[in-house]
Amino acid sequence: MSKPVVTRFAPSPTGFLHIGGARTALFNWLYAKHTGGTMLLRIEDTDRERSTEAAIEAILDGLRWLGLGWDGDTVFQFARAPRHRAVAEELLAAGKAYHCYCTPAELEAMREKARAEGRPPRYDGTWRDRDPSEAPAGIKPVVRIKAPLEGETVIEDLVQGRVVIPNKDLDDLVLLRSDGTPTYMLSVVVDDHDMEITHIIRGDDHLTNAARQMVIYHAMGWTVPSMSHIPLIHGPDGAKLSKRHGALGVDAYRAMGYLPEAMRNYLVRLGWSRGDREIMTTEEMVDWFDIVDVGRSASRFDFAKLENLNGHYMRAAEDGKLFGDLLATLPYLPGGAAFAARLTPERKEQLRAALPGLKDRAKTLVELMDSATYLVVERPLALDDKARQILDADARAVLAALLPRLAALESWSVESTEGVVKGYAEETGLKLGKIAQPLRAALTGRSTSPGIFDVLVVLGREESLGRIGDQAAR
RNA sequence: GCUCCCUUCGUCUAGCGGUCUAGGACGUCGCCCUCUCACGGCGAAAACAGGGGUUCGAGUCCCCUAGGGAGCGCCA
Repeated sequence: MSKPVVTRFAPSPTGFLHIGGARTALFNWLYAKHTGGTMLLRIEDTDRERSTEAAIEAILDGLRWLGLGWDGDTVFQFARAPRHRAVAEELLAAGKAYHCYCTPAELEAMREKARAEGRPPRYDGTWRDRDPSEAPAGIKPVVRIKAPLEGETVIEDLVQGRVVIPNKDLDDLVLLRSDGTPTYMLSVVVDDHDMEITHIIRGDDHLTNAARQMVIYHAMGWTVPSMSHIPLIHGPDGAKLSKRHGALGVDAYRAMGYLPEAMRNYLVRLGWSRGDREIMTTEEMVDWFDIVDVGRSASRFDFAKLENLNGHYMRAAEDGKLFGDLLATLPYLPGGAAFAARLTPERKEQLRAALPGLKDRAKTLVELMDSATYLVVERPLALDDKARQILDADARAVLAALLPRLAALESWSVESTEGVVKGYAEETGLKLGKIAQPLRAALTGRSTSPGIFDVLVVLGREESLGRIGDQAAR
Protein backbone atom coordinates (compact mmCIF):
# COMPACT_ATOMS: atom_id res chain seq x y z
CA MET A 1 0.00 0.00 0.00
CA SER A 2 1.56 3.23 -1.08
CA LYS A 3 1.28 6.40 0.90
CA PRO A 4 -1.68 8.68 0.27
CA VAL A 5 -1.06 11.36 -2.29
CA VAL A 6 -0.18 14.84 -1.07
CA THR A 7 0.02 17.58 -3.67
CA ARG A 8 0.60 21.24 -3.19
CA PHE A 9 -0.07 24.50 -4.87
CA ALA A 10 2.72 26.97 -4.15
CA PRO A 11 2.13 30.42 -5.61
CA SER A 12 4.32 33.38 -4.85
CA PRO A 13 2.26 36.38 -3.79
CA THR A 14 3.88 38.90 -6.07
CA GLY A 15 0.72 39.44 -8.07
CA PHE A 16 -2.69 38.05 -8.76
CA LEU A 17 -3.50 34.43 -9.45
CA HIS A 18 -3.24 34.26 -13.21
CA ILE A 19 -4.79 31.73 -15.49
CA GLY A 20 -1.73 29.50 -15.71
CA GLY A 21 -1.47 29.36 -11.95
CA ALA A 22 -5.16 28.60 -11.75
CA ARG A 23 -4.73 25.63 -14.03
CA THR A 24 -1.76 24.40 -12.04
CA ALA A 25 -3.91 24.61 -8.94
CA LEU A 26 -6.71 22.79 -10.74
CA PHE A 27 -4.42 19.94 -11.77
CA ASN A 28 -3.05 19.62 -8.25
CA TRP A 29 -6.54 19.67 -6.86
CA LEU A 30 -7.88 17.17 -9.37
CA TYR A 31 -5.03 14.77 -8.86
CA ALA A 32 -5.42 14.93 -5.10
CA LYS A 33 -9.17 14.34 -5.34
CA HIS A 34 -8.75 11.62 -7.92
CA THR A 35 -6.41 9.67 -5.71
CA GLY A 36 -8.24 10.37 -2.50
CA GLY A 37 -5.31 12.42 -1.28
CA THR A 38 -4.93 15.99 -0.14
CA MET A 39 -3.80 19.28 -1.62
CA LEU A 40 -1.82 21.65 0.53
CA LEU A 41 -1.33 25.35 -0.01
CA ARG A 42 1.97 27.07 0.48
CA ILE A 43 2.53 30.76 -0.03
CA GLU A 44 6.06 31.36 -1.25
CA ASP A 45 6.52 34.76 0.26
CA THR A 46 10.27 34.74 0.72
CA ASP A 47 10.69 37.62 -1.67
CA ARG A 48 9.96 40.27 0.93
CA GLU A 49 10.27 43.10 -1.53
CA ARG A 50 7.62 41.93 -3.90
CA SER A 51 5.26 39.91 -1.72
CA THR A 52 2.15 41.70 -0.66
CA GLU A 53 -0.76 41.03 1.61
CA ALA A 54 -3.12 42.06 -1.17
CA ALA A 55 -1.65 39.47 -3.50
CA ILE A 56 -2.08 36.75 -0.91
CA GLU A 57 -5.71 37.73 -0.51
CA ALA A 58 -6.21 37.79 -4.26
CA ILE A 59 -4.79 34.30 -4.60
CA LEU A 60 -6.88 32.82 -1.81
CA ASP A 61 -9.94 34.59 -3.14
CA GLY A 62 -9.25 33.27 -6.62
CA LEU A 63 -8.88 29.70 -5.42
CA ARG A 64 -12.05 29.91 -3.40
CA TRP A 65 -13.97 31.36 -6.30
CA LEU A 66 -12.77 28.54 -8.54
CA GLY A 67 -13.89 26.06 -5.94
CA LEU A 68 -10.40 24.70 -5.41
CA GLY A 69 -10.29 24.20 -1.68
CA TRP A 70 -7.06 23.16 -0.01
CA ASP A 71 -6.45 20.97 3.01
CA GLY A 72 -4.90 21.95 6.28
CA ASP A 73 -3.36 25.24 7.23
CA THR A 74 -1.75 27.46 4.69
CA VAL A 75 2.01 27.30 4.99
CA PHE A 76 3.88 30.57 4.72
CA GLN A 77 7.35 29.92 3.48
CA PHE A 78 9.03 32.95 4.96
CA ALA A 79 8.08 31.84 8.46
CA ARG A 80 10.05 28.67 7.92
CA ALA A 81 13.32 30.41 7.12
CA PRO A 82 15.02 29.23 10.35
CA ARG A 83 14.38 25.63 9.39
CA HIS A 84 15.72 26.21 5.89
CA ARG A 85 18.82 27.77 7.38
CA ALA A 86 19.25 24.81 9.70
CA VAL A 87 19.28 22.47 6.73
CA ALA A 88 21.96 24.55 5.09
CA GLU A 89 24.01 24.41 8.29
CA GLU A 90 23.57 20.67 8.33
CA LEU A 91 24.88 20.41 4.80
CA LEU A 92 27.76 22.67 5.73
CA ALA A 93 28.64 20.52 8.73
CA ALA A 94 28.50 17.42 6.59
CA GLY A 95 30.93 18.95 4.12
CA LYS A 96 28.29 18.93 1.38
CA ALA A 97 28.16 22.68 1.21
CA TYR A 98 30.74 25.42 1.59
CA HIS A 99 31.20 29.15 2.01
CA CYS A 100 31.81 31.17 -1.07
CA TYR A 101 33.33 34.63 -0.78
CA CYS A 102 32.89 35.78 -4.33
CA THR A 103 31.37 39.21 -4.70
CA PRO A 104 28.46 39.86 -7.04
CA ALA A 105 30.84 41.80 -9.27
CA GLU A 106 33.21 38.83 -9.48
CA LEU A 107 30.34 36.53 -10.33
CA GLU A 108 29.14 38.86 -13.00
CA ALA A 109 32.62 38.95 -14.51
CA MET A 110 32.76 35.18 -14.32
CA ARG A 111 29.48 34.84 -16.17
CA GLU A 112 30.46 37.32 -18.83
CA LYS A 113 33.74 35.57 -19.43
CA ALA A 114 32.01 32.25 -19.75
CA ARG A 115 29.52 33.70 -22.18
CA ALA A 116 32.27 35.27 -24.22
CA GLU A 117 34.02 31.93 -24.42
CA GLY A 118 30.82 30.21 -25.40
CA ARG A 119 30.48 28.27 -22.18
CA PRO A 120 27.33 28.16 -20.06
CA PRO A 121 27.39 31.00 -17.54
CA ARG A 122 27.96 29.00 -14.39
CA TYR A 123 29.74 29.39 -11.10
CA ASP A 124 33.24 28.03 -11.58
CA GLY A 125 33.69 26.52 -8.12
CA THR A 126 36.36 28.94 -7.01
CA TRP A 127 35.70 28.38 -3.33
CA ARG A 128 34.55 24.80 -3.56
CA ASP A 129 37.78 23.28 -2.27
CA ARG A 130 39.51 26.32 -1.01
CA ASP A 131 40.55 26.39 2.61
CA PRO A 132 38.31 28.56 4.81
CA SER A 133 41.48 30.18 6.21
CA GLU A 134 41.90 31.94 2.88
CA ALA A 135 38.65 33.74 3.37
CA PRO A 136 38.99 37.44 2.79
CA ALA A 137 38.13 39.63 5.72
CA GLY A 138 35.05 41.77 5.73
CA ILE A 139 33.13 39.74 3.18
CA LYS A 140 29.98 37.93 4.21
CA PRO A 141 29.97 34.61 2.38
CA VAL A 142 27.07 32.79 0.81
CA VAL A 143 26.63 29.06 1.30
CA ARG A 144 26.76 26.96 -1.83
CA ILE A 145 26.03 23.30 -2.26
CA LYS A 146 28.55 20.94 -3.78
CA ALA A 147 26.83 19.71 -6.89
CA PRO A 148 28.08 16.56 -8.57
CA LEU A 149 30.62 17.28 -11.31
CA GLU A 150 30.24 14.08 -13.25
CA GLY A 151 27.40 11.95 -14.45
CA GLU A 152 23.87 13.03 -15.02
CA THR A 153 20.74 13.81 -13.10
CA VAL A 154 17.63 12.01 -14.20
CA ILE A 155 14.13 13.35 -13.65
CA GLU A 156 11.44 10.74 -13.98
CA ASP A 157 8.66 13.12 -14.78
CA LEU A 158 5.08 11.91 -14.98
CA VAL A 159 4.31 14.38 -17.72
CA GLN A 160 7.66 15.00 -19.43
CA GLY A 161 8.88 11.45 -19.21
CA ARG A 162 12.50 10.70 -18.49
CA VAL A 163 14.53 13.89 -18.66
CA VAL A 164 18.29 13.62 -18.42
CA ILE A 165 20.43 16.63 -17.53
CA PRO A 166 24.23 16.39 -17.64
CA ASN A 167 25.64 17.26 -14.22
CA LYS A 168 28.31 19.40 -15.76
CA ASP A 169 25.55 21.88 -16.53
CA LEU A 170 24.49 22.09 -12.93
CA ASP A 171 26.58 24.49 -10.92
CA ASP A 172 26.94 24.93 -7.18
CA LEU A 173 23.81 26.84 -6.40
CA VAL A 174 23.46 29.22 -3.51
CA LEU A 175 21.62 27.87 -0.49
CA LEU A 176 22.03 30.80 1.87
CA ARG A 177 22.51 34.38 0.79
CA SER A 178 25.21 36.49 2.37
CA ASP A 179 22.62 37.94 4.71
CA GLY A 180 21.83 34.43 5.88
CA THR A 181 18.42 34.12 4.24
CA PRO A 182 17.61 30.94 2.34
CA THR A 183 17.13 30.93 -1.41
CA TYR A 184 14.07 29.67 -3.20
CA MET A 185 15.82 26.48 -4.31
CA LEU A 186 16.57 25.52 -0.73
CA SER A 187 13.20 26.57 0.61
CA VAL A 188 11.08 24.62 -1.85
CA VAL A 189 13.00 21.46 -1.31
CA VAL A 190 12.91 21.67 2.46
CA ASP A 191 9.25 22.62 2.51
CA ASP A 192 8.18 19.96 0.07
CA HIS A 193 10.05 17.43 2.14
CA ASP A 194 8.75 18.62 5.49
CA MET A 195 5.20 18.89 4.20
CA GLU A 196 5.58 15.33 2.98
CA ILE A 197 4.56 16.22 -0.54
CA THR A 198 4.38 13.06 -2.60
CA HIS A 199 3.63 14.66 -5.96
CA ILE A 200 4.93 17.95 -7.21
CA ILE A 201 2.79 19.31 -10.03
CA ARG A 202 3.95 22.65 -11.36
CA GLY A 203 4.67 24.60 -14.52
CA ASP A 204 7.33 23.27 -16.84
CA ASP A 205 9.30 26.46 -16.39
CA HIS A 206 10.58 24.61 -13.32
CA LEU A 207 11.74 21.56 -15.24
CA THR A 208 15.40 22.41 -15.31
CA ASN A 209 15.18 23.72 -11.77
CA ALA A 210 14.03 20.27 -10.77
CA ALA A 211 17.45 18.89 -11.58
CA ARG A 212 19.09 21.48 -9.34
CA GLN A 213 16.67 20.75 -6.58
CA MET A 214 17.43 17.07 -6.83
CA VAL A 215 21.00 17.87 -5.89
CA ILE A 216 19.70 19.10 -2.55
CA TYR A 217 17.44 16.09 -2.07
CA HIS A 218 20.35 13.78 -2.73
CA ALA A 219 22.69 15.67 -0.43
CA MET A 220 20.17 15.41 2.39
CA GLY A 221 19.41 11.80 1.60
CA TRP A 222 15.76 12.62 1.12
CA THR A 223 13.32 10.85 -1.15
CA VAL A 224 12.59 12.87 -4.26
CA PRO A 225 8.84 13.33 -4.73
CA SER A 226 7.17 12.33 -7.95
CA MET A 227 7.42 15.23 -10.37
CA SER A 228 5.02 16.45 -13.03
CA HIS A 229 5.92 19.50 -15.04
CA ILE A 230 2.91 20.68 -16.94
CA PRO A 231 3.18 22.87 -20.04
CA LEU A 232 2.46 26.56 -19.80
CA ILE A 233 -0.48 28.37 -21.28
CA HIS A 234 0.31 30.90 -23.96
CA GLY A 235 -1.61 33.98 -24.99
CA PRO A 236 -3.89 34.03 -28.04
CA ASP A 237 -0.93 35.13 -30.16
CA GLY A 238 1.18 32.18 -29.09
CA ALA A 239 3.58 34.28 -27.10
CA LYS A 240 4.30 33.64 -23.49
CA LEU A 241 1.45 34.71 -21.29
CA SER A 242 2.36 38.01 -19.75
CA LYS A 243 0.49 41.00 -18.50
CA ARG A 244 0.51 42.36 -22.02
CA HIS A 245 -0.86 39.13 -23.40
CA GLY A 246 -4.03 38.54 -21.55
CA ALA A 247 -2.54 37.10 -18.41
CA LEU A 248 -5.40 38.29 -16.33
CA GLY A 249 -6.05 37.48 -12.73
CA VAL A 250 -8.87 35.04 -12.13
CA ASP A 251 -10.79 37.92 -10.62
CA ALA A 252 -10.89 39.42 -14.11
CA TYR A 253 -12.65 36.32 -15.39
CA ARG A 254 -15.19 36.62 -12.64
CA ALA A 255 -15.69 40.26 -13.64
CA MET A 256 -16.22 39.15 -17.23
CA GLY A 257 -19.06 36.99 -16.02
CA TYR A 258 -17.66 33.51 -16.38
CA LEU A 259 -18.87 30.74 -14.12
CA PRO A 260 -16.32 28.82 -12.03
CA GLU A 261 -17.57 25.49 -13.34
CA ALA A 262 -17.06 26.70 -16.91
CA MET A 263 -13.58 27.89 -16.03
CA ARG A 264 -12.70 24.54 -14.54
CA ASN A 265 -14.03 22.70 -17.56
CA TYR A 266 -12.22 24.98 -19.98
CA LEU A 267 -8.96 24.86 -18.09
CA VAL A 268 -8.90 21.11 -17.66
CA ARG A 269 -9.19 20.65 -21.42
CA LEU A 270 -6.03 22.65 -21.96
CA GLY A 271 -3.44 19.92 -22.10
CA TRP A 272 -5.67 17.12 -20.99
CA SER A 273 -8.56 15.33 -22.58
CA ARG A 274 -10.75 12.33 -22.33
CA GLY A 275 -11.39 11.23 -25.90
CA ASP A 276 -13.96 13.42 -27.56
CA ARG A 277 -15.52 14.50 -24.32
CA GLU A 278 -15.69 18.28 -24.15
CA ILE A 279 -18.13 18.92 -21.36
CA MET A 280 -17.95 17.15 -18.06
CA THR A 281 -19.02 17.69 -14.51
CA THR A 282 -16.45 18.32 -11.84
CA GLU A 283 -17.17 14.86 -10.44
CA GLU A 284 -16.41 13.31 -13.81
CA MET A 285 -13.25 15.35 -14.03
CA VAL A 286 -12.10 14.06 -10.67
CA ASP A 287 -12.97 10.56 -11.76
CA TRP A 288 -11.16 10.66 -15.06
CA PHE A 289 -8.26 12.99 -14.51
CA ASP A 290 -4.81 11.52 -14.26
CA ILE A 291 -1.64 13.51 -14.35
CA VAL A 292 0.10 11.01 -16.64
CA ASP A 293 -2.43 11.84 -19.35
CA VAL A 294 -1.44 15.49 -19.47
CA GLY A 295 0.19 16.46 -22.75
CA ARG A 296 3.57 18.08 -23.13
CA SER A 297 2.86 20.91 -25.50
CA ALA A 298 1.83 24.42 -24.56
CA SER A 299 -1.63 25.59 -25.48
CA ARG A 300 -3.15 28.92 -26.26
CA PHE A 301 -5.92 30.57 -24.40
CA ASP A 302 -9.06 30.89 -26.50
CA PHE A 303 -11.78 33.19 -25.23
CA ALA A 304 -14.24 32.09 -27.88
CA LYS A 305 -14.24 28.55 -26.60
CA LEU A 306 -14.43 29.62 -22.97
CA GLU A 307 -17.40 31.77 -23.87
CA ASN A 308 -19.13 28.94 -25.64
CA LEU A 309 -18.59 26.65 -22.68
CA ASN A 310 -19.80 29.31 -20.30
CA GLY A 311 -22.95 29.70 -22.37
CA HIS A 312 -23.51 26.00 -22.09
CA TYR A 313 -23.16 26.07 -18.32
CA MET A 314 -25.48 29.06 -18.05
CA ARG A 315 -28.17 27.37 -20.10
CA ALA A 316 -27.78 24.14 -18.22
CA ALA A 317 -27.81 25.84 -14.84
CA GLU A 318 -30.81 25.40 -12.61
CA ASP A 319 -32.61 28.75 -12.44
CA GLY A 320 -32.36 29.20 -8.71
CA LYS A 321 -28.66 28.42 -8.74
CA LEU A 322 -27.95 30.77 -11.60
CA PHE A 323 -30.04 33.47 -9.99
CA GLY A 324 -27.96 33.15 -6.85
CA ASP A 325 -24.74 33.24 -8.85
CA LEU A 326 -25.84 36.36 -10.68
CA LEU A 327 -26.75 38.20 -7.49
CA ALA A 328 -23.55 37.12 -5.78
CA THR A 329 -21.44 38.18 -8.75
CA LEU A 330 -23.14 41.54 -9.32
CA PRO A 331 -20.65 43.43 -7.13
CA TYR A 332 -17.82 42.28 -9.35
CA LEU A 333 -19.43 43.05 -12.71
CA PRO A 334 -18.92 46.35 -14.45
CA GLY A 335 -22.07 48.32 -13.80
CA GLY A 336 -23.22 45.58 -11.50
CA ALA A 337 -23.49 47.79 -8.46
CA ALA A 338 -25.73 50.25 -10.29
CA PHE A 339 -27.85 47.37 -11.51
CA ALA A 340 -28.13 45.96 -8.02
CA ALA A 341 -29.12 49.34 -6.66
CA ARG A 342 -32.10 49.45 -8.97
CA LEU A 343 -33.14 45.93 -8.14
CA THR A 344 -36.16 46.45 -5.93
CA PRO A 345 -37.70 43.34 -4.35
CA GLU A 346 -40.40 43.46 -6.97
CA ARG A 347 -37.94 43.68 -9.83
CA LYS A 348 -35.92 40.91 -8.29
CA GLU A 349 -38.97 38.73 -8.61
CA GLN A 350 -39.36 39.77 -12.21
CA LEU A 351 -35.74 38.99 -12.88
CA ARG A 352 -36.15 35.59 -11.35
CA ALA A 353 -39.21 34.98 -13.51
CA ALA A 354 -37.47 36.21 -16.65
CA LEU A 355 -34.35 34.14 -16.05
CA PRO A 356 -35.29 31.06 -18.11
CA GLY A 357 -35.74 33.21 -21.19
CA LEU A 358 -32.73 35.36 -20.44
CA LYS A 359 -30.19 32.66 -19.69
CA ASP A 360 -30.69 30.91 -23.02
CA ARG A 361 -29.47 34.03 -24.75
CA ALA A 362 -26.49 35.00 -22.65
CA LYS A 363 -22.99 33.63 -22.77
CA THR A 364 -21.77 35.38 -19.64
CA LEU A 365 -23.25 36.86 -16.50
CA VAL A 366 -22.38 40.25 -17.92
CA GLU A 367 -24.61 39.59 -20.91
CA LEU A 368 -27.24 38.17 -18.63
CA MET A 369 -27.28 41.31 -16.54
CA ASP A 370 -27.29 43.49 -19.60
CA SER A 371 -30.17 41.63 -21.16
CA ALA A 372 -32.16 42.17 -17.96
CA THR A 373 -31.72 45.91 -18.12
CA TYR A 374 -35.24 46.37 -19.44
CA LEU A 375 -36.54 45.15 -16.11
CA VAL A 376 -34.92 47.89 -14.09
CA VAL A 377 -35.39 50.96 -16.23
CA GLU A 378 -38.00 53.65 -15.75
CA ARG A 379 -40.61 54.89 -18.20
CA PRO A 380 -40.42 56.39 -20.63
CA LEU A 381 -37.76 54.00 -21.92
CA ALA A 382 -34.68 55.17 -23.71
CA LEU A 383 -34.52 53.43 -27.09
CA ASP A 384 -31.37 52.15 -28.67
CA ASP A 385 -30.71 52.79 -32.36
CA LYS A 386 -32.24 49.60 -33.63
CA ALA A 387 -35.33 49.99 -31.51
CA ARG A 388 -35.75 53.49 -32.85
CA GLN A 389 -35.55 52.19 -36.40
CA ILE A 390 -38.17 49.59 -35.69
CA LEU A 391 -40.54 52.14 -34.24
CA ASP A 392 -41.42 53.96 -37.41
CA ALA A 393 -44.86 55.41 -38.06
CA ASP A 394 -46.32 52.09 -39.16
CA ALA A 395 -45.01 50.36 -36.11
CA ARG A 396 -46.42 52.99 -33.80
CA ALA A 397 -49.76 52.63 -35.49
CA VAL A 398 -49.67 48.91 -34.83
CA LEU A 399 -48.97 49.60 -31.18
CA ALA A 400 -51.87 52.04 -31.04
CA ALA A 401 -54.19 49.45 -32.49
CA LEU A 402 -52.95 46.78 -30.13
CA LEU A 403 -53.16 48.84 -26.99
CA PRO A 404 -56.94 48.73 -26.38
CA ARG A 405 -57.11 45.06 -27.26
CA LEU A 406 -54.44 44.19 -24.72
CA ALA A 407 -55.97 46.53 -22.17
CA ALA A 408 -59.26 44.72 -22.55
CA LEU A 409 -57.75 41.40 -21.59
CA GLU A 410 -59.24 39.82 -18.51
CA SER A 411 -56.32 37.59 -17.71
CA TRP A 412 -52.71 38.56 -18.44
CA SER A 413 -50.80 35.54 -19.55
CA VAL A 414 -48.61 34.22 -22.34
CA GLU A 415 -51.67 32.54 -23.84
CA SER A 416 -53.98 35.51 -23.64
CA THR A 417 -51.53 38.10 -24.92
CA GLU A 418 -50.43 35.75 -27.67
CA GLY A 419 -54.07 35.30 -28.60
CA VAL A 420 -54.50 39.03 -29.02
CA VAL A 421 -51.38 39.49 -31.08
CA LYS A 422 -51.99 36.51 -33.34
CA GLY A 423 -55.59 37.48 -33.74
CA TYR A 424 -54.54 40.92 -34.80
CA ALA A 425 -52.03 39.45 -37.20
CA GLU A 426 -54.67 37.32 -38.86
CA GLU A 427 -57.10 40.18 -39.16
CA THR A 428 -54.62 42.49 -40.72
CA GLY A 429 -52.56 39.97 -42.62
CA LEU A 430 -49.43 41.32 -40.99
CA LYS A 431 -46.59 38.96 -40.35
CA LEU A 432 -46.00 38.23 -36.72
CA GLY A 433 -42.61 39.87 -36.90
CA LYS A 434 -44.22 43.15 -37.91
CA ILE A 435 -46.06 43.16 -34.63
CA ALA A 436 -43.62 41.45 -32.30
CA GLN A 437 -40.71 43.71 -33.16
CA PRO A 438 -42.51 46.99 -32.42
CA LEU A 439 -43.74 45.46 -29.20
CA ARG A 440 -40.24 44.36 -28.31
CA ALA A 441 -38.83 47.79 -29.02
CA ALA A 442 -41.49 49.49 -26.96
CA LEU A 443 -41.24 47.06 -24.06
CA THR A 444 -37.48 46.69 -23.82
CA GLY A 445 -36.06 49.61 -25.75
CA ARG A 446 -34.09 47.15 -27.84
CA SER A 447 -34.39 44.92 -30.87
CA THR A 448 -33.62 41.67 -29.11
CA SER A 449 -35.11 40.04 -26.06
CA PRO A 450 -36.64 36.80 -24.90
CA GLY A 451 -39.94 35.71 -26.39
CA ILE A 452 -42.18 38.75 -26.54
CA PHE A 453 -45.09 37.16 -24.67
CA ASP A 454 -42.76 36.20 -21.85
CA VAL A 455 -41.62 39.79 -21.70
CA LEU A 456 -45.20 40.96 -21.54
CA VAL A 457 -45.99 38.63 -18.69
CA VAL A 458 -42.86 39.31 -16.68
CA LEU A 459 -43.37 43.04 -16.97
CA GLY A 460 -47.01 42.74 -15.97
CA ARG A 461 -50.12 44.36 -17.35
CA GLU A 462 -49.71 47.84 -16.00
CA GLU A 463 -46.07 48.36 -16.90
CA SER A 464 -46.51 46.72 -20.29
CA LEU A 465 -49.49 48.85 -21.27
CA GLY A 466 -47.67 51.92 -20.03
CA ARG A 467 -44.61 51.20 -22.14
CA ILE A 468 -46.65 50.38 -25.21
CA GLY A 469 -48.66 53.55 -24.69
CA ASP A 470 -45.46 55.58 -24.47
CA GLN A 471 -44.53 54.54 -28.00
CA ALA A 472 -47.95 54.19 -29.63
CA ALA A 473 -49.09 56.69 -32.26
CA ARG A 474 -51.66 59.10 -30.89
C1' G B 1 25.81 30.62 -26.46
C1' C B 2 24.67 26.08 -23.51
C1' U B 3 20.92 22.54 -21.41
C1' C B 4 15.98 20.82 -21.54
C1' C B 5 10.95 20.65 -23.59
C1' C B 6 7.44 21.13 -27.62
C1' U B 7 5.38 20.83 -33.15
C1' U B 8 -2.14 16.91 -36.02
C1' C B 9 -7.49 21.82 -39.03
C1' G B 10 -7.27 29.29 -37.17
C1' U B 11 -7.72 27.30 -31.67
C1' C B 12 -8.28 23.05 -27.95
C1' U B 13 -7.56 18.14 -29.03
C1' A B 14 -8.52 12.30 -30.53
C1' G B 15 -4.85 9.14 -32.45
C1' C B 16 -0.79 5.09 -28.31
C1' G B 17 2.42 0.71 -36.43
C1' G B 18 -2.33 -1.41 -40.28
C1' U B 19 -9.52 -0.01 -38.39
C1' C B 20 -6.65 7.45 -40.97
C1' U B 21 -9.85 8.54 -48.03
C1' A B 22 -6.98 11.54 -40.00
C1' G B 23 -12.27 11.83 -35.69
C1' G B 24 -14.58 15.52 -32.16
C1' A B 25 -15.21 20.52 -30.12
C1' C B 26 -14.87 25.96 -30.56
C1' G B 27 -14.57 29.48 -34.39
C1' U B 28 -15.80 30.47 -39.74
C1' C B 29 -19.27 29.87 -44.01
C1' G B 30 -24.00 27.95 -46.07
C1' C B 31 -29.10 26.00 -45.29
C1' C B 32 -33.26 24.85 -41.92
C1' C B 33 -36.14 26.28 -37.51
C1' U B 34 -38.14 31.23 -36.13
C1' C B 35 -41.80 37.17 -33.15
C1' U B 36 -35.93 39.30 -32.51
C1' C B 37 -31.52 37.33 -30.61
C1' A B 38 -29.72 33.05 -28.95
C1' C B 39 -30.44 27.75 -28.79
C1' G B 40 -31.06 23.55 -31.80
C1' G B 41 -30.69 20.58 -36.54
C1' C B 42 -28.17 19.60 -41.25
C1' G B 43 -23.98 20.53 -44.33
C1' A B 44 -19.14 22.73 -46.02
C1' A B 45 -14.14 24.56 -46.06
C1' A B 46 -10.01 23.50 -42.76
C1' A B 47 -4.36 19.82 -40.13
C1' C B 48 -0.25 15.16 -39.48
C1' A B 49 6.16 21.67 -39.83
C1' G B 50 10.11 19.86 -43.62
C1' G B 51 13.64 16.03 -44.85
C1' G B 52 15.83 11.42 -44.08
C1' G B 53 15.63 6.56 -42.07
C1' U B 54 13.40 1.73 -39.48
C1' U B 55 9.32 -1.45 -41.21
C1' C B 56 5.61 -5.52 -45.58
C1' G B 57 3.27 -0.94 -43.59
C1' A B 58 4.45 5.60 -39.99
C1' G B 59 0.34 10.91 -37.87
C1' U B 60 2.10 6.95 -34.62
C1' C B 61 9.33 4.59 -33.68
C1' C B 62 14.59 6.87 -34.62
C1' C B 63 17.75 10.93 -36.59
C1' C B 64 18.50 15.78 -38.74
C1' U B 65 16.69 20.68 -40.04
C1' A B 66 13.36 24.64 -39.19
C1' G B 67 10.14 27.09 -35.89
C1' G B 68 8.31 27.89 -30.80
C1' G B 69 8.99 27.69 -25.43
C1' A B 70 11.61 27.26 -20.71
C1' G B 71 15.95 27.44 -17.76
C1' C B 72 21.08 28.92 -17.12
C1' G B 73 20.61 34.90 -10.24
C1' C B 74 22.77 36.14 -3.35
C1' C B 75 14.06 36.30 -8.02
C1' A B 76 10.43 33.01 -7.05
